[in-house]
Amino acid sequence: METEKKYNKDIRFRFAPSPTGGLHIGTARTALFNWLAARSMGGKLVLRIEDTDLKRSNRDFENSIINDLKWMGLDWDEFYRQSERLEIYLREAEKLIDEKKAYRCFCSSERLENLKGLLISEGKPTGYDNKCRDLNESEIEENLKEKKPYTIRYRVEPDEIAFNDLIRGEIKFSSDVISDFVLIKSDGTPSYNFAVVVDDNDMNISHVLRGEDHITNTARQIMLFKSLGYDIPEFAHLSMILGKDGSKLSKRHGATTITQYREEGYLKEAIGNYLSLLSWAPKSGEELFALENIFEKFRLQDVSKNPAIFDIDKLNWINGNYIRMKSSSELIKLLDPFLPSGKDKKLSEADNLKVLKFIDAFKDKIKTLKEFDCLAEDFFMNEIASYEDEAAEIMKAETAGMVIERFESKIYRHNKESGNEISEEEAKEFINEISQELKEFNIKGRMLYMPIRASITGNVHGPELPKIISILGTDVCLKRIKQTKIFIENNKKI
RNA sequence: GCCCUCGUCGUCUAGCGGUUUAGGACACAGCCCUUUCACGGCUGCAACAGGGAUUCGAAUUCCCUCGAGGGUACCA
Repeated sequence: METEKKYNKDIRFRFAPSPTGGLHIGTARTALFNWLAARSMGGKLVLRIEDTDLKRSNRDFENSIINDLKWMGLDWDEFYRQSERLEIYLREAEKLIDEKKAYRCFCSSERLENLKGLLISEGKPTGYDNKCRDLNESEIEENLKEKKPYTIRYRVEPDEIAFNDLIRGEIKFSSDVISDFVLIKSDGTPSYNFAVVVDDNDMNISHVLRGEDHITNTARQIMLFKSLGYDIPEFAHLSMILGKDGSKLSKRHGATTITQYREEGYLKEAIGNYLSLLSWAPKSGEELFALENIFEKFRLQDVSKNPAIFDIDKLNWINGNYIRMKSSSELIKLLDPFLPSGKDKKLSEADNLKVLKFIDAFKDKIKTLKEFDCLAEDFFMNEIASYEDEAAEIMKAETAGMVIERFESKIYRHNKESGNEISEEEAKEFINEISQELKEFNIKGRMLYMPIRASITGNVHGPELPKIISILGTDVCLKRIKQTKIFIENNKKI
Protein backbone atom coordinates (compact mmCIF):
# COMPACT_ATOMS: atom_id res chain seq x y z
CA MET A 1 0.00 0.00 0.00
CA GLU A 2 2.74 2.34 1.00
CA THR A 3 4.80 1.51 -2.04
CA GLU A 4 1.91 2.39 -4.28
CA LYS A 5 1.68 5.80 -2.68
CA LYS A 6 5.39 6.27 -2.85
CA TYR A 7 5.56 6.08 -6.64
CA ASN A 8 2.17 7.29 -7.60
CA LYS A 9 3.48 10.63 -8.79
CA ASP A 10 6.57 9.52 -10.58
CA ILE A 11 6.59 6.07 -12.04
CA ARG A 12 9.60 5.35 -14.18
CA PHE A 13 10.53 2.04 -15.76
CA ARG A 14 13.60 1.35 -17.77
CA PHE A 15 14.61 -1.09 -20.40
CA ALA A 16 18.33 -1.79 -20.58
CA PRO A 17 19.57 -4.01 -23.41
CA SER A 18 23.23 -4.56 -24.11
CA PRO A 19 24.18 -4.23 -27.76
CA THR A 20 26.04 -7.50 -28.05
CA GLY A 21 23.59 -9.02 -30.51
CA GLY A 22 20.26 -8.35 -32.15
CA LEU A 23 17.04 -7.98 -30.20
CA HIS A 24 16.51 -11.43 -28.72
CA ILE A 25 12.99 -12.73 -28.32
CA GLY A 26 13.38 -12.81 -24.52
CA THR A 27 14.81 -9.32 -24.38
CA ALA A 28 11.99 -8.10 -26.57
CA ARG A 29 9.52 -9.62 -24.16
CA THR A 30 11.18 -7.79 -21.27
CA ALA A 31 11.04 -4.57 -23.25
CA LEU A 32 7.39 -5.13 -24.03
CA PHE A 33 6.48 -5.81 -20.41
CA ASN A 34 8.32 -2.70 -19.29
CA TRP A 35 6.39 -0.74 -21.87
CA LEU A 36 3.12 -2.34 -20.83
CA ALA A 37 3.78 -1.75 -17.14
CA ALA A 38 4.93 1.83 -17.57
CA ARG A 39 1.99 2.70 -19.80
CA SER A 40 -0.52 0.91 -17.61
CA MET A 41 0.63 2.88 -14.59
CA GLY A 42 0.85 6.17 -16.40
CA GLY A 43 4.61 6.23 -16.01
CA LYS A 44 7.63 6.92 -18.17
CA LEU A 45 9.92 4.49 -19.94
CA VAL A 46 13.65 4.96 -20.26
CA LEU A 47 15.75 3.16 -22.85
CA ARG A 48 19.29 2.66 -21.65
CA ILE A 49 21.98 1.04 -23.75
CA GLU A 50 24.29 -0.95 -21.51
CA ASP A 51 27.43 -0.90 -23.60
CA THR A 52 30.11 -0.96 -20.93
CA ASP A 53 31.62 -4.14 -22.31
CA LEU A 54 33.72 -2.41 -24.91
CA LYS A 55 34.83 -5.63 -26.52
CA ARG A 56 31.43 -7.12 -27.16
CA SER A 57 29.26 -4.05 -27.70
CA ASN A 58 28.81 -2.54 -31.09
CA ARG A 59 26.80 0.24 -32.67
CA ASP A 60 25.32 -1.95 -35.40
CA PHE A 61 23.67 -4.12 -32.78
CA GLU A 62 22.43 -1.04 -30.99
CA ASN A 63 20.83 0.25 -34.18
CA SER A 64 19.34 -3.13 -34.90
CA ILE A 65 17.84 -3.31 -31.41
CA ILE A 66 16.36 0.17 -31.64
CA ASN A 67 15.04 -0.63 -35.06
CA ASP A 68 13.28 -3.75 -33.89
CA LEU A 69 11.92 -2.05 -30.80
CA LYS A 70 10.37 0.63 -32.96
CA TRP A 71 9.11 -1.95 -35.41
CA MET A 72 7.29 -3.63 -32.55
CA GLY A 73 5.55 -0.37 -31.88
CA LEU A 74 7.31 0.32 -28.58
CA ASP A 75 8.36 3.83 -27.72
CA TRP A 76 10.25 5.45 -24.87
CA ASP A 77 10.59 8.83 -23.25
CA GLU A 78 14.30 9.08 -22.59
CA PHE A 79 17.44 7.55 -24.00
CA TYR A 80 20.87 6.99 -22.47
CA ARG A 81 24.08 5.23 -23.32
CA GLN A 82 26.29 4.02 -20.48
CA SER A 83 29.49 4.45 -22.47
CA GLU A 84 28.81 8.20 -22.40
CA ARG A 85 28.54 8.29 -18.64
CA LEU A 86 31.82 6.71 -17.63
CA GLU A 87 33.03 9.60 -15.41
CA ILE A 88 29.90 9.40 -13.31
CA TYR A 89 30.56 5.80 -12.35
CA LEU A 90 34.16 6.56 -11.59
CA ARG A 91 33.17 9.46 -9.39
CA GLU A 92 30.69 7.36 -7.41
CA ALA A 93 33.27 4.59 -7.03
CA GLU A 94 35.84 7.02 -5.68
CA LYS A 95 33.27 8.14 -3.18
CA LEU A 96 32.89 4.57 -1.96
CA ILE A 97 36.66 4.19 -1.66
CA ASP A 98 36.81 7.33 0.46
CA GLU A 99 34.14 5.93 2.71
CA LYS A 100 36.00 2.61 2.92
CA LYS A 101 33.05 0.85 1.34
CA ALA A 102 35.17 -0.12 -1.62
CA TYR A 103 38.86 -0.69 -2.25
CA ARG A 104 41.44 -0.98 -4.98
CA CYS A 105 42.31 -4.54 -5.93
CA PHE A 106 45.63 -5.10 -7.64
CA CYS A 107 45.22 -8.83 -8.20
CA SER A 108 46.04 -9.94 -11.73
CA SER A 109 43.48 -11.87 -13.72
CA GLU A 110 45.93 -14.78 -13.77
CA ARG A 111 45.91 -14.91 -10.00
CA LEU A 112 42.14 -14.76 -9.92
CA GLU A 113 41.86 -17.54 -12.46
CA ASN A 114 44.23 -19.74 -10.51
CA LEU A 115 42.37 -18.98 -7.32
CA LYS A 116 39.09 -19.96 -8.89
CA GLY A 117 40.56 -23.19 -10.23
CA LEU A 118 41.94 -24.03 -6.81
CA LEU A 119 38.63 -23.38 -5.04
CA ILE A 120 36.73 -25.47 -7.53
CA SER A 121 39.16 -28.37 -7.15
CA GLU A 122 38.69 -28.18 -3.39
CA GLY A 123 34.92 -28.16 -3.82
CA LYS A 124 34.66 -24.77 -2.14
CA PRO A 125 32.45 -21.86 -3.21
CA THR A 126 34.28 -19.72 -5.73
CA GLY A 127 34.75 -16.08 -4.97
CA TYR A 128 37.37 -13.49 -4.28
CA ASP A 129 39.62 -14.22 -1.29
CA ASN A 130 39.78 -10.59 -0.15
CA LYS A 131 43.55 -10.40 -0.62
CA CYS A 132 43.53 -6.67 -1.29
CA ARG A 133 40.72 -5.85 1.06
CA ASP A 134 42.93 -4.47 3.79
CA LEU A 135 46.12 -3.32 2.11
CA ASN A 136 47.72 -0.55 4.09
CA GLU A 137 48.30 2.94 2.71
CA SER A 138 51.91 2.37 1.76
CA GLU A 139 51.17 -0.84 -0.09
CA ILE A 140 48.52 0.95 -2.08
CA GLU A 141 50.84 3.88 -2.78
CA GLU A 142 53.53 1.56 -3.99
CA ASN A 143 51.21 -0.31 -6.34
CA LEU A 144 49.90 2.95 -7.73
CA LYS A 145 53.41 4.26 -8.23
CA GLU A 146 54.29 1.11 -10.13
CA LYS A 147 51.27 1.83 -12.32
CA LYS A 148 49.89 -1.58 -11.52
CA PRO A 149 46.44 -1.94 -13.06
CA TYR A 150 43.68 -2.27 -10.51
CA THR A 151 39.98 -2.82 -10.19
CA ILE A 152 37.72 -1.27 -7.60
CA ARG A 153 35.98 -3.85 -5.47
CA TYR A 154 32.99 -3.48 -3.22
CA ARG A 155 33.50 -4.40 0.41
CA VAL A 156 30.67 -6.77 1.25
CA GLU A 157 29.66 -6.40 4.89
CA PRO A 158 27.70 -9.08 6.77
CA ASP A 159 24.04 -8.39 6.22
CA GLU A 160 20.70 -9.95 5.40
CA ILE A 161 19.24 -8.64 2.18
CA ALA A 162 15.55 -8.96 1.52
CA PHE A 163 13.30 -7.40 -1.05
CA ASN A 164 9.72 -7.72 -2.09
CA ASP A 165 9.55 -8.84 -5.69
CA LEU A 166 6.37 -7.47 -7.22
CA ILE A 167 5.86 -10.72 -9.10
CA ARG A 168 7.36 -13.27 -6.73
CA GLY A 169 6.95 -11.93 -3.24
CA GLU A 170 9.69 -11.77 -0.65
CA ILE A 171 13.16 -12.96 -1.62
CA LYS A 172 16.00 -13.15 0.89
CA PHE A 173 19.74 -13.49 0.64
CA SER A 174 22.59 -13.68 3.06
CA SER A 175 25.66 -11.64 2.24
CA ASP A 176 27.69 -14.74 3.13
CA VAL A 177 27.17 -16.09 -0.34
CA ILE A 178 28.38 -12.93 -2.02
CA SER A 179 32.07 -12.19 -2.25
CA ASP A 180 33.63 -8.79 -2.82
CA PHE A 181 32.75 -7.98 -6.41
CA VAL A 182 34.20 -5.61 -8.95
CA LEU A 183 32.69 -2.15 -9.36
CA ILE A 184 35.14 -0.67 -11.82
CA LYS A 185 37.11 -2.86 -14.21
CA SER A 186 40.79 -2.23 -14.79
CA ASP A 187 40.01 -0.46 -18.07
CA GLY A 188 38.02 2.12 -16.12
CA THR A 189 34.59 0.96 -17.23
CA PRO A 190 32.01 0.04 -14.62
CA SER A 191 30.84 -3.52 -14.11
CA TYR A 192 27.20 -4.27 -14.79
CA ASN A 193 26.00 -4.27 -11.19
CA PHE A 194 27.57 -0.94 -10.43
CA ALA A 195 26.53 0.92 -13.55
CA VAL A 196 22.97 -0.27 -13.14
CA VAL A 197 22.68 1.06 -9.61
CA VAL A 198 24.25 4.41 -10.35
CA ASP A 199 22.04 4.82 -13.40
CA ASP A 200 18.83 3.64 -11.84
CA ASN A 201 19.34 6.21 -9.15
CA ASP A 202 20.46 8.95 -11.52
CA MET A 203 17.55 8.33 -13.83
CA ASN A 204 15.05 8.18 -10.98
CA ILE A 205 13.93 4.69 -11.83
CA SER A 206 11.08 3.63 -9.60
CA HIS A 207 10.54 0.12 -10.96
CA VAL A 208 13.12 -2.35 -12.15
CA LEU A 209 11.47 -5.00 -14.29
CA ARG A 210 13.87 -7.49 -15.82
CA GLY A 211 14.55 -11.17 -16.42
CA GLU A 212 14.73 -13.82 -13.74
CA ASP A 213 18.42 -14.23 -14.48
CA HIS A 214 18.97 -11.00 -12.54
CA ILE A 215 17.45 -12.10 -9.26
CA THR A 216 20.79 -12.83 -7.64
CA ASN A 217 22.20 -9.56 -8.96
CA THR A 218 19.45 -7.79 -7.09
CA ALA A 219 21.12 -8.68 -3.80
CA ARG A 220 24.36 -7.05 -4.88
CA GLN A 221 22.55 -4.06 -6.22
CA ILE A 222 20.57 -3.52 -3.05
CA MET A 223 23.79 -3.46 -1.06
CA LEU A 224 25.07 -0.80 -3.42
CA PHE A 225 21.90 1.24 -3.22
CA LYS A 226 22.27 1.26 0.54
CA SER A 227 25.99 2.02 0.55
CA LEU A 228 25.57 4.89 -1.88
CA GLY A 229 22.69 6.29 0.12
CA TYR A 230 20.22 5.93 -2.75
CA ASP A 231 16.53 5.11 -2.53
CA ILE A 232 15.86 1.50 -3.42
CA PRO A 233 13.44 1.01 -6.31
CA GLU A 234 10.80 -1.68 -6.61
CA PHE A 235 11.90 -4.90 -8.27
CA ALA A 236 10.06 -7.44 -10.35
CA HIS A 237 11.51 -10.39 -12.21
CA LEU A 238 10.04 -11.97 -15.29
CA SER A 239 10.46 -15.67 -15.92
CA MET A 240 12.64 -16.98 -18.69
CA ILE A 241 11.51 -18.01 -22.13
CA LEU A 242 12.55 -21.57 -22.87
CA GLY A 243 12.84 -23.60 -26.05
CA LYS A 244 10.62 -26.52 -26.94
CA ASP A 245 12.85 -28.93 -25.00
CA GLY A 246 12.75 -26.83 -21.83
CA SER A 247 16.26 -25.46 -22.12
CA LYS A 248 17.12 -21.82 -22.53
CA LEU A 249 16.01 -20.46 -25.89
CA SER A 250 18.95 -20.49 -28.27
CA LYS A 251 19.86 -20.67 -31.93
CA ARG A 252 19.28 -24.37 -31.87
CA HIS A 253 15.57 -23.75 -31.41
CA GLY A 254 15.36 -21.74 -34.60
CA ALA A 255 14.98 -18.01 -34.97
CA THR A 256 15.80 -16.10 -31.79
CA THR A 257 15.82 -12.45 -32.79
CA ILE A 258 13.00 -10.14 -33.71
CA THR A 259 14.76 -9.36 -36.96
CA GLN A 260 14.61 -13.00 -37.90
CA TYR A 261 10.93 -13.26 -37.14
CA ARG A 262 10.22 -10.18 -39.18
CA GLU A 263 12.09 -11.72 -42.07
CA GLU A 264 10.16 -14.95 -41.63
CA GLY A 265 7.01 -12.97 -42.30
CA TYR A 266 5.57 -12.37 -38.85
CA LEU A 267 3.52 -9.24 -38.28
CA LYS A 268 4.42 -6.85 -35.49
CA GLU A 269 0.89 -7.18 -34.14
CA ALA A 270 1.32 -10.92 -33.85
CA ILE A 271 4.74 -10.73 -32.20
CA GLY A 272 3.55 -8.21 -29.63
CA ASN A 273 0.35 -10.11 -28.99
CA TYR A 274 2.09 -13.45 -28.60
CA LEU A 275 4.90 -12.16 -26.41
CA SER A 276 2.48 -10.47 -24.07
CA LEU A 277 0.72 -13.80 -23.67
CA LEU A 278 3.93 -15.37 -22.43
CA SER A 279 3.38 -15.35 -18.67
CA TRP A 280 0.47 -12.98 -18.70
CA ALA A 281 -3.18 -13.17 -19.74
CA PRO A 282 -5.93 -10.58 -19.63
CA LYS A 283 -8.62 -11.35 -17.08
CA SER A 284 -11.18 -11.40 -19.87
CA GLY A 285 -9.46 -14.40 -21.39
CA GLU A 286 -9.06 -12.76 -24.79
CA GLU A 287 -6.27 -14.16 -26.90
CA LEU A 288 -6.18 -11.68 -29.74
CA PHE A 289 -5.70 -8.04 -28.90
CA ALA A 290 -3.78 -4.95 -29.87
CA LEU A 291 -1.19 -3.68 -27.42
CA GLU A 292 -2.74 -0.21 -27.49
CA ASN A 293 -5.99 -1.71 -26.27
CA ILE A 294 -4.59 -3.97 -23.66
CA PHE A 295 -2.09 -2.01 -21.60
CA GLU A 296 -4.85 -0.54 -19.47
CA LYS A 297 -5.69 -4.03 -18.29
CA PHE A 298 -2.11 -4.95 -17.60
CA ARG A 299 -1.14 -5.52 -13.98
CA LEU A 300 2.35 -6.46 -12.94
CA GLN A 301 0.85 -8.47 -10.08
CA ASP A 302 -0.89 -10.72 -12.58
CA VAL A 303 2.29 -11.79 -14.31
CA SER A 304 2.94 -15.48 -13.88
CA LYS A 305 6.08 -16.83 -12.24
CA ASN A 306 6.46 -19.89 -14.41
CA PRO A 307 8.97 -20.08 -17.16
CA ALA A 308 7.28 -20.15 -20.56
CA ILE A 309 8.12 -22.32 -23.49
CA PHE A 310 8.16 -20.55 -26.81
CA ASP A 311 5.46 -22.18 -28.91
CA ILE A 312 5.76 -21.44 -32.59
CA ASP A 313 2.40 -23.08 -33.31
CA LYS A 314 0.54 -20.54 -31.27
CA LEU A 315 2.53 -17.68 -32.79
CA ASN A 316 1.61 -19.03 -36.22
CA TRP A 317 -2.04 -19.15 -35.28
CA ILE A 318 -1.96 -15.57 -34.03
CA ASN A 319 -0.05 -14.42 -37.08
CA GLY A 320 -2.55 -16.10 -39.39
CA ASN A 321 -5.33 -14.26 -37.63
CA TYR A 322 -3.66 -10.90 -38.14
CA ILE A 323 -2.97 -11.64 -41.79
CA ARG A 324 -6.64 -12.39 -42.28
CA MET A 325 -7.61 -9.16 -40.53
CA LYS A 326 -5.58 -7.09 -42.96
CA SER A 327 -7.08 -5.76 -46.13
CA SER A 328 -5.44 -6.78 -49.38
CA SER A 329 -4.15 -3.27 -49.93
CA GLU A 330 -2.51 -3.26 -46.51
CA LEU A 331 -1.02 -6.65 -47.19
CA ILE A 332 0.45 -5.68 -50.53
CA LYS A 333 2.64 -3.14 -48.76
CA LEU A 334 3.74 -5.61 -46.12
CA LEU A 335 4.34 -8.25 -48.74
CA ASP A 336 6.62 -6.16 -50.90
CA PRO A 337 9.85 -7.73 -49.68
CA PHE A 338 8.42 -11.23 -49.96
CA LEU A 339 6.90 -11.32 -53.45
CA PRO A 340 9.01 -12.34 -56.45
CA SER A 341 7.80 -9.30 -58.35
CA GLY A 342 8.69 -7.12 -55.43
CA LYS A 343 12.18 -8.51 -55.35
CA ASP A 344 13.20 -7.17 -58.74
CA LYS A 345 11.18 -4.01 -58.14
CA LYS A 346 9.27 -3.86 -61.39
CA LEU A 347 5.70 -3.91 -60.31
CA SER A 348 3.62 -2.68 -63.24
CA GLU A 349 -0.02 -1.63 -62.92
CA ALA A 350 -1.15 -4.96 -64.27
CA ASP A 351 1.16 -6.83 -61.93
CA ASN A 352 -0.17 -4.80 -59.08
CA LEU A 353 -3.71 -5.83 -59.82
CA LYS A 354 -2.60 -9.40 -60.18
CA VAL A 355 -0.84 -9.32 -56.84
CA LEU A 356 -3.90 -7.85 -55.21
CA LYS A 357 -6.06 -10.65 -56.56
CA PHE A 358 -3.45 -13.13 -55.54
CA ILE A 359 -3.37 -11.85 -51.96
CA ASP A 360 -7.13 -11.93 -51.77
CA ALA A 361 -7.14 -15.56 -52.85
CA PHE A 362 -4.47 -16.72 -50.46
CA LYS A 363 -4.62 -14.62 -47.34
CA ASP A 364 -6.84 -16.97 -45.39
CA LYS A 365 -4.60 -19.95 -46.07
CA ILE A 366 -1.40 -18.55 -44.83
CA LYS A 367 0.34 -18.34 -41.46
CA THR A 368 3.31 -16.14 -42.37
CA LEU A 369 3.95 -13.59 -45.08
CA LYS A 370 6.87 -15.61 -46.28
CA GLU A 371 4.58 -18.42 -47.34
CA PHE A 372 3.23 -16.11 -50.02
CA ASP A 373 6.66 -16.25 -51.54
CA CYS A 374 6.73 -19.83 -52.84
CA LEU A 375 3.01 -19.68 -53.49
CA ALA A 376 3.54 -16.61 -55.61
CA GLU A 377 6.36 -18.28 -57.47
CA ASP A 378 3.86 -20.65 -59.09
CA PHE A 379 1.51 -17.88 -60.03
CA PHE A 380 3.93 -15.50 -61.62
CA MET A 381 5.38 -18.02 -64.06
CA ASN A 382 3.86 -18.85 -67.42
CA GLU A 383 4.49 -22.53 -67.00
CA ILE A 384 3.45 -25.00 -64.38
CA ALA A 385 6.58 -25.90 -62.46
CA SER A 386 5.53 -29.44 -61.62
CA TYR A 387 2.46 -31.66 -61.46
CA GLU A 388 1.40 -33.19 -58.20
CA ASP A 389 0.97 -36.96 -58.23
CA GLU A 390 -2.67 -36.58 -57.33
CA ALA A 391 -3.19 -34.13 -60.17
CA ALA A 392 -1.55 -36.49 -62.64
CA GLU A 393 -3.81 -39.25 -61.39
CA ILE A 394 -6.95 -37.18 -61.87
CA MET A 395 -5.99 -36.36 -65.43
CA LYS A 396 -5.61 -40.00 -66.38
CA ALA A 397 -9.39 -40.29 -66.40
CA GLU A 398 -11.00 -40.48 -69.88
CA THR A 399 -13.34 -37.62 -69.05
CA ALA A 400 -10.54 -35.30 -67.96
CA GLY A 401 -9.54 -34.64 -71.55
CA MET A 402 -13.09 -33.71 -72.41
CA VAL A 403 -13.33 -31.26 -69.57
CA ILE A 404 -10.04 -29.64 -70.37
CA GLU A 405 -10.92 -29.42 -74.05
CA ARG A 406 -14.10 -27.48 -73.32
CA PHE A 407 -12.41 -25.31 -70.79
CA GLU A 408 -9.72 -24.45 -73.28
CA SER A 409 -12.16 -23.45 -75.97
CA LYS A 410 -14.01 -21.13 -73.64
CA ILE A 411 -10.85 -19.48 -72.48
CA TYR A 412 -9.63 -19.31 -76.05
CA ARG A 413 -12.75 -17.53 -77.22
CA HIS A 414 -12.61 -15.08 -74.34
CA ASN A 415 -8.99 -14.41 -75.14
CA LYS A 416 -9.77 -13.64 -78.77
CA GLU A 417 -12.78 -11.49 -77.95
CA SER A 418 -11.85 -9.70 -74.72
CA GLY A 419 -8.13 -10.26 -74.23
CA ASN A 420 -6.16 -11.43 -71.26
CA GLU A 421 -8.22 -9.92 -68.47
CA ILE A 422 -10.92 -12.14 -67.07
CA SER A 423 -12.99 -11.43 -64.02
CA GLU A 424 -13.86 -13.90 -61.33
CA GLU A 425 -17.50 -13.72 -62.38
CA GLU A 426 -16.73 -14.46 -65.99
CA ALA A 427 -14.57 -17.39 -65.01
CA LYS A 428 -17.28 -18.68 -62.78
CA GLU A 429 -19.78 -18.41 -65.59
CA PHE A 430 -17.51 -20.51 -67.83
CA ILE A 431 -17.32 -23.24 -65.28
CA ASN A 432 -21.07 -23.22 -64.88
CA GLU A 433 -21.51 -23.51 -68.62
CA ILE A 434 -19.15 -26.45 -68.80
CA SER A 435 -20.98 -28.04 -65.94
CA GLN A 436 -24.27 -27.73 -67.81
CA GLU A 437 -22.81 -29.03 -71.05
CA LEU A 438 -21.28 -32.08 -69.44
CA LYS A 439 -24.25 -33.01 -67.39
CA GLU A 440 -25.41 -35.51 -69.99
CA PHE A 441 -22.10 -37.35 -69.64
CA ASN A 442 -22.54 -37.40 -65.90
CA ILE A 443 -19.36 -35.45 -65.35
CA LYS A 444 -19.65 -33.39 -62.22
CA GLY A 445 -18.09 -32.67 -58.84
CA ARG A 446 -14.51 -33.74 -58.47
CA MET A 447 -14.33 -35.12 -61.99
CA LEU A 448 -15.33 -31.76 -63.34
CA TYR A 449 -13.44 -29.34 -61.16
CA MET A 450 -10.22 -31.18 -60.59
CA PRO A 451 -9.12 -31.52 -64.18
CA ILE A 452 -9.67 -27.80 -64.67
CA ARG A 453 -7.75 -26.98 -61.55
CA ALA A 454 -4.95 -29.36 -62.43
CA SER A 455 -4.73 -28.14 -65.99
CA ILE A 456 -3.81 -24.63 -64.92
CA THR A 457 -2.00 -25.21 -61.62
CA GLY A 458 -0.73 -28.79 -61.66
CA ASN A 459 -2.25 -29.02 -58.24
CA VAL A 460 -5.41 -30.37 -56.63
CA HIS A 461 -5.47 -27.87 -53.79
CA GLY A 462 -5.65 -24.12 -53.72
CA PRO A 463 -7.99 -21.14 -53.79
CA GLU A 464 -11.34 -21.12 -55.53
CA LEU A 465 -11.08 -21.89 -59.22
CA PRO A 466 -12.57 -18.63 -60.56
CA LYS A 467 -10.05 -16.71 -58.48
CA ILE A 468 -7.18 -18.69 -59.91
CA ILE A 469 -8.34 -18.17 -63.47
CA SER A 470 -8.76 -14.46 -62.91
CA ILE A 471 -5.33 -14.15 -61.35
CA LEU A 472 -3.59 -16.01 -64.14
CA GLY A 473 -5.42 -14.34 -67.01
CA THR A 474 -6.35 -16.11 -70.21
CA ASP A 475 -2.90 -15.87 -71.82
CA VAL A 476 -1.26 -17.87 -69.07
CA CYS A 477 -4.22 -20.20 -68.77
CA LEU A 478 -3.94 -21.12 -72.44
CA LYS A 479 -0.19 -21.66 -72.18
CA ARG A 480 -0.62 -23.87 -69.19
CA ILE A 481 -3.47 -25.86 -70.71
CA LYS A 482 -1.30 -26.53 -73.72
CA GLN A 483 1.49 -27.63 -71.42
CA THR A 484 -0.91 -29.88 -69.57
CA LYS A 485 -2.17 -31.54 -72.73
CA ILE A 486 1.39 -32.46 -73.59
CA PHE A 487 1.87 -33.68 -70.06
CA ILE A 488 -1.20 -35.91 -70.36
CA GLU A 489 0.05 -37.37 -73.63
CA ASN A 490 3.41 -38.21 -72.11
CA ASN A 491 1.74 -39.54 -69.05
CA LYS A 492 -0.31 -41.99 -71.10
CA LYS A 493 2.77 -43.46 -72.73
CA ILE A 494 4.26 -44.37 -69.39
C1' G B 1 29.42 -27.81 -4.60
C1' C B 2 26.85 -23.40 -2.72
C1' C B 3 22.81 -19.77 -3.38
C1' C B 4 18.18 -18.20 -5.74
C1' U B 5 13.68 -19.09 -8.60
C1' C B 6 9.88 -22.15 -10.61
C1' G B 7 6.65 -26.80 -10.91
C1' U B 8 -1.95 -27.27 -13.35
C1' C B 9 -3.54 -30.86 -20.11
C1' G B 10 2.10 -31.83 -25.23
C1' U B 11 2.26 -25.98 -25.05
C1' C B 12 0.41 -20.91 -23.09
C1' U B 13 -2.69 -20.28 -19.09
C1' A B 14 -7.59 -19.66 -15.54
C1' G B 15 -7.81 -21.08 -10.57
C1' C B 16 -6.05 -17.45 -4.60
C1' G B 17 -9.40 -23.26 1.23
C1' G B 18 -15.55 -25.40 -0.35
C1' U B 19 -19.29 -22.55 -6.40
C1' U B 20 -14.51 -27.78 -9.87
C1' U B 21 -17.16 -34.06 -12.97
C1' A B 22 -10.17 -28.50 -12.61
C1' G B 23 -12.19 -23.67 -17.24
C1' G B 24 -10.23 -21.35 -21.94
C1' A B 25 -6.70 -21.06 -26.10
C1' C B 26 -2.87 -23.43 -29.43
C1' A B 27 -1.65 -28.24 -31.21
C1' C B 28 -3.86 -33.04 -32.30
C1' A B 29 -8.28 -36.32 -33.82
C1' G B 30 -13.30 -36.72 -35.67
C1' C B 31 -17.66 -34.48 -37.78
C1' C B 32 -20.17 -30.35 -40.42
C1' C B 33 -19.58 -26.47 -44.25
C1' U B 34 -17.04 -26.81 -49.16
C1' U B 35 -15.32 -28.95 -56.29
C1' U B 36 -10.00 -29.02 -53.28
C1' C B 37 -6.97 -26.71 -49.56
C1' A B 38 -7.79 -23.16 -45.98
C1' C B 39 -11.27 -20.24 -43.04
C1' G B 40 -15.48 -20.97 -39.83
C1' G B 41 -18.66 -24.13 -36.58
C1' C B 42 -19.31 -28.42 -33.40
C1' U B 43 -17.35 -32.66 -30.65
C1' G B 44 -13.43 -35.27 -28.55
C1' C B 45 -8.42 -36.21 -26.38
C1' A B 46 -5.61 -34.43 -22.36
C1' A B 47 -3.10 -31.80 -16.38
C1' C B 48 -2.88 -30.34 -10.41
C1' A B 49 5.50 -33.75 -10.20
C1' G B 50 5.74 -37.26 -5.69
C1' G B 51 5.31 -37.82 -0.37
C1' G B 52 3.94 -36.06 4.25
C1' A B 53 1.53 -32.20 7.52
C1' U B 54 -2.52 -28.47 8.74
C1' U B 55 -7.96 -28.63 8.03
C1' C B 56 -14.54 -31.03 8.43
C1' G B 57 -12.51 -29.93 3.48
C1' A B 58 -6.40 -28.52 -0.28
C1' A B 59 -4.46 -27.56 -7.15
C1' U B 60 -4.88 -23.62 -3.58
C1' U B 61 -1.28 -23.17 3.22
C1' C B 62 3.41 -25.49 5.42
C1' C B 63 7.59 -29.10 5.17
C1' C B 64 10.56 -32.74 2.55
C1' U B 65 11.94 -35.20 -2.00
C1' C B 66 12.39 -34.99 -7.07
C1' G B 67 12.59 -32.29 -11.60
C1' A B 68 13.58 -27.83 -14.46
C1' G B 69 15.84 -23.04 -14.95
C1' G B 70 19.11 -19.17 -13.29
C1' G B 71 23.34 -17.23 -10.58
C1' U B 72 28.07 -18.13 -8.53
C1' A B 73 33.07 -13.21 -14.07
C1' C B 74 37.55 -7.27 -14.59
C1' C B 75 29.60 -10.43 -19.44
C1' A B 76 25.33 -8.01 -19.20
